[in-house]
Amino acid sequence: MKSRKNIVDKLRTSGLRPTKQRIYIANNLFNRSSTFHFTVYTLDRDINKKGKKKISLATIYNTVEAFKKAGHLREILTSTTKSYYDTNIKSHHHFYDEETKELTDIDYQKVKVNKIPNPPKGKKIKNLEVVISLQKQ
Amino acid sequence: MKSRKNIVDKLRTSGLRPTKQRIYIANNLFNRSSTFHFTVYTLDRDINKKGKKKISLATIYNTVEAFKKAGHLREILTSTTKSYYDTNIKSHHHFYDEETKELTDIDYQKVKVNKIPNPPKGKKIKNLEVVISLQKQ
DNA sequence: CCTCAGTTTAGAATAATTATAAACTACACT
DNA sequence: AGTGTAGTTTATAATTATTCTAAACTGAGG
Repeated sequence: MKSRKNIVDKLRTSGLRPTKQRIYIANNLFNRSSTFHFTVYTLDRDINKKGKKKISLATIYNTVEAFKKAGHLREILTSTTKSYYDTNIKSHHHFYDEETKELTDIDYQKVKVNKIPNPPKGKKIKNLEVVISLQKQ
Repeated sequence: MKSRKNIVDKLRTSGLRPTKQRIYIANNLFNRSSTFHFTVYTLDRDINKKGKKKISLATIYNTVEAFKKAGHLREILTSTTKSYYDTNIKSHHHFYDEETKELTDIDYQKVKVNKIPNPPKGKKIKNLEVVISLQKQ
């Protein structure tokens, strides 16, 4: 369980002013026992559920984008039309269930890529991600 | 160069009625010397360029979806909000240039994945795709 | 406690896709 | 060849996800 101070420091050291909204969202995202996946839709639903203080949708978009830029979130590759994010920023891989559209983390050690090509001139590799698509047996 | 008959057969054997529009689009997509990537936007631009017969956007969406279901196209994983398709349906991998948002094929032999996890119960692996994201050096 | 750049907000705008329902057409059956 | 019909196309509306705008608000330094 991270203290409020931890969260505020995390924001500050990323050059993000620790506003009420950012602290609340960061708390929701990063104060969990395990990493998880979300979309802006699910995050909004979660944060603005009945009886809770309202954070505008635009702010949720802004904040997710800011956290992504700061490296606290990673955007996941999918073939859907909406953006999925992952609070697990360590290099890892995913199962994508085409039936349920669910993403599950795959342990990094359970996949081994032992040969990769050189990047094109002037470019460097930022990330390598393996996505294993699943279908009903 | 595939003949019109080839294209018509390809459609028929996939259970797709060979309409004028489908033949025209199939010709545009599959009658090429190399496989390529496209979005509905680029395909529409290409097909409906000035002086050409018009095929409605809805039909382009329908047709791409039908070709995808029939296994003639593959949807590519990205972190963008629009769908990218690939006429190369053999298992292969991609570079994704985050700067230019360009996708490039990676030769299948240039990537070796030599350890993959078992799929969850009741599911089987449909596809494995490696995406290598690039950034400026 | 004032100032102001950075942030939030509601709502409008845009972009990508899907739905609707009327018109059209390929093709099976005569 | 002519006809009925299910499958297809089309323009347009609707929906969904995201980005933009510009006015109001606020955290942090002086």
